Amino acid sequence: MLLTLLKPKVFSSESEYSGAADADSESDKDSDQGAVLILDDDIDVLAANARFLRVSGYQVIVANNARTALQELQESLILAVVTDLRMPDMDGMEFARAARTCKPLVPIVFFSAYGSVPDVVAAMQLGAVDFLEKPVDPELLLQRLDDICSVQQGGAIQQRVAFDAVTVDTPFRQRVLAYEKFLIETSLRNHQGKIRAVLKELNINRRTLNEKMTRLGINRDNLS
Amino acid sequence: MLLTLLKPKVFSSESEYSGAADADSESDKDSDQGAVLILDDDIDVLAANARFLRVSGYQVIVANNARTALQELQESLILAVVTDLRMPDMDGMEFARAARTCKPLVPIVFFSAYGSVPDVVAAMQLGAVDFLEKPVDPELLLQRLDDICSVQQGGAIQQRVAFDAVTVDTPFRQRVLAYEKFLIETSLRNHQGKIRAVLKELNINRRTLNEKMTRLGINRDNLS
DNA sequence: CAGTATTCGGCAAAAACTTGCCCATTCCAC
DNA sequence: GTGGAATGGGCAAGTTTTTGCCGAATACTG
Repeated sequence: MLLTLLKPKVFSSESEYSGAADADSESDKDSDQGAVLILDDDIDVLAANARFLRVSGYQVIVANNARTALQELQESLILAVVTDLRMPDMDGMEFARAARTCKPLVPIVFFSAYGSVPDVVAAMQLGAVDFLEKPVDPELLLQRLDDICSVQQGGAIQQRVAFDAVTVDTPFRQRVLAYEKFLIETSLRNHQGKIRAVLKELNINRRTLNEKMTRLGINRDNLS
Repeated sequence: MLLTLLKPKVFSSESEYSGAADADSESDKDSDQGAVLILDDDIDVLAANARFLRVSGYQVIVANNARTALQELQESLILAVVTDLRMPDMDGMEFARAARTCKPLVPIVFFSAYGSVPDVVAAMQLGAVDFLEKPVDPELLLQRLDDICSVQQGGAIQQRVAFDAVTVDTPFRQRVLAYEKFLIETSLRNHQGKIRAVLKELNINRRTLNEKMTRLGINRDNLS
């Protein structure tokens, strides 16, 4: 099984946890595995990049303005977002902020012709995974996307996760619960509050999810 | 193993700290509250920045090479690290990588005169919290440090946590366990493998910690 | 080297969590 | 409306985890 092979050893011991039952595996980049969303106000660049990535095997969704992009982000399964920084109306940074609220974990790659250090810092602090200089070298972009996607498949190490967590003086248990809450809420958001989908994604018993949501005070409606 | 004399007492619990009526009272940022570690190969700049931060109320530890800095990081309670990027021998990036292995969460601020976009990206991907351009505006540095420290004390804010985690197709349970493992290992590292300190920091029952370590395959010795 | 502090782990009771069964609601498409 | 899918939650049995008690092993100190 592909995924099983790629999955990193989280547990060094041979306890029962490592022997989890993972089910399906599908092909790599394409099919219903999700698409890459490219956002650029320059339609020519947009088209060129999209074409290149498609040829390279990615399913690509394009948008030439932030609003459309946000909509796609909500509606489609997006593996990663590639966006220009400078854009009229809503720029890349604003877009990323908005994107974060509905998909806190989606990898965002910025590119810009005039990226200054503060720009890059700001973008990265917002959770960007990468920042490329324009004109974008298609090969480089492809490589970075491959990296991102392989990480998601589980090749992965050191993933950065942002969630409400207390830093100091918080008991272990509480931190773990905060993480659980974060995981569930994230999954809920990613699936528009569909319990069914969360169940599948997290591979968790329905009854258990229910209990946890009650205990953790998660309401599938009031999710930004 | 190392100079135990220099080791400051680490209070994992704020309440207990303030509860003790010891006369050793000093202002907020200094005393046992931890120090800021500045690393720069240019001794003049180093001294100037250190002086400024000290005047501003920080306890400052300086180092003009990575090796010394790493040692300080192990021995002293460091709230944040400020480091130059370009340095002979071991540069800021290498230093940060090394620092991450023993203190995965310590905030690192880079500064550099020639920071290019890829440099900044690399630094941020390594978990830097900020990247300033040289010459460093002392006021700006101070402000950023204040931000960092206030976040740490402030409790529940979007903290970025890096840990081994898989993104897709990993069951809920396994993710949570991975997080638990991460928490424990981090705490262990932060306290040089002292179970006692971990117990206190995580506010967890000794027996429970023991069980978890066994179950999760955590060995308090082989922690890089 | 004696004495104390620290850590480990067996055991078993207690507590907490998980999950299947079953039924009530709610939502949705016809 | 009607039927089926989706969701919520009570109950209780089944599991897992937590934790106190205790004694052993190891580390550290004077």
